Amino acid sequence: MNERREMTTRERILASAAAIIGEDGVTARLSVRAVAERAGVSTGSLRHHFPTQQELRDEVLRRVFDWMLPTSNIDDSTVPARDRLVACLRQVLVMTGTGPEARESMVRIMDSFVTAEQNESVRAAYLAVQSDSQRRMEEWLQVLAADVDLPEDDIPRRARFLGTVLNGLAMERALPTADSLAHVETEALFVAADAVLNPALPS
Amino acid sequence: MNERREMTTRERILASAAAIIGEDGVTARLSVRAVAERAGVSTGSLRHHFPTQQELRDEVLRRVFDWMLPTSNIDDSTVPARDRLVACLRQVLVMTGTGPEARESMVRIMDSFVTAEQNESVRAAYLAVQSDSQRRMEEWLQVLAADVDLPEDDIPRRARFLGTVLNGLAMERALPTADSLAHVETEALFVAADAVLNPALPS
DNA sequence: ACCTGAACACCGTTCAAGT
DNA sequence: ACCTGAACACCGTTCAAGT
Repeated sequence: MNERREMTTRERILASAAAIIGEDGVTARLSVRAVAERAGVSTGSLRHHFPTQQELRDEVLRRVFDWMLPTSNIDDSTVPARDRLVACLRQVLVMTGTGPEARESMVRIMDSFVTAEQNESVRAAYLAVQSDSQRRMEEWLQVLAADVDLPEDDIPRRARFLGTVLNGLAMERALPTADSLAHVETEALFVAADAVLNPALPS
Repeated sequence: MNERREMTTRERILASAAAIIGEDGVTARLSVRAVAERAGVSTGSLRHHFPTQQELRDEVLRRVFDWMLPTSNIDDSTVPARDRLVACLRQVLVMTGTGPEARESMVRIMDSFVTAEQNESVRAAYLAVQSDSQRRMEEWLQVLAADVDLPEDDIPRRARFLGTVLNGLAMERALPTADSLAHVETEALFVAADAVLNPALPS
């Protein structure tokens, strides 16, 4: 709505792209001509603001993620445990960014820990990060255990699993994506949260 | 090699498509005209055998995967469903290898899909691989649904989640590791399998 | 600097026409 | 049934030209 007045051309283009996604759903094609026509600008002008179509997609995606940013409070027992956990996990993912930023994050991780010579110091560096995030997730589960009645001694295993899921999602943020990444990611986080918060999960 | 003689048109088309992938790598574009020209047939003839380009890509990919992955016995109902699923997931992981081999796999994926210029063809190539493995996992869950009573319409979501977990595990194979990666990995696979095979998993 | 719109080189699909 | 090739409706990108 009101994509034409009192906005810069750039914003009008972004608003139109977002509107198309909003209407046609996540499978929207987001073609140059469709976006340009809707924004009331020429294809050339669109290209001037977004040199490639990918850059337009990245920016739209970045805003969508920013828009659904969480204010996570693990202690707030007025919201369901799974929602609190998902919010916390999402905040971890915020650090990896989206689009080009996510790819840079991943390349940096690769350079530091995979391509680099596998000596004791890089190993130690990675394990420090790893065990820190592991500890943090265990703390979250500990807090939630009050509401959900988790078996205490299974918390490390469940936290470890969450770490694996987050690694998978970070990787998928760097890889090429169907435009439905935000949706897919949210679903994965909820499936993981439900799995991990299920008291009856077999061991 | 010998794509022109003693083969049906259909096989010649598939061979040409496979040859293009073999030469240009998985990011090859596989356009109608390129495949048709190489196979020595018209675009119309190609369409006659493969009504859509997607069907051609799917068939080529299916053969490639079948060739490099023996199917484990998902049908063997004498073993528990979760064990069968874990066995299948493990077979996917076999492809990424371990140790230096796993690091090379990951670097190759990064080069092809993350570091590479993000254009339509690398995106399409990744999505083709992605959707093929997605389809494969949906098939597994479909088979297991007979024993575990899964809600049919939730299978895609669950399969997608398994994909994310496998991505996370593949990444962890490349990263430095604490001690028994095998142990941690097995636990993650079972948690994922139990989550996904739980009929009561909230949606 | 910002914008236009034609032009270019692609793409997948359709279809009347041949054998 | 199998095959041809032109035609159609797209796509993303480039660029000389305007303001």
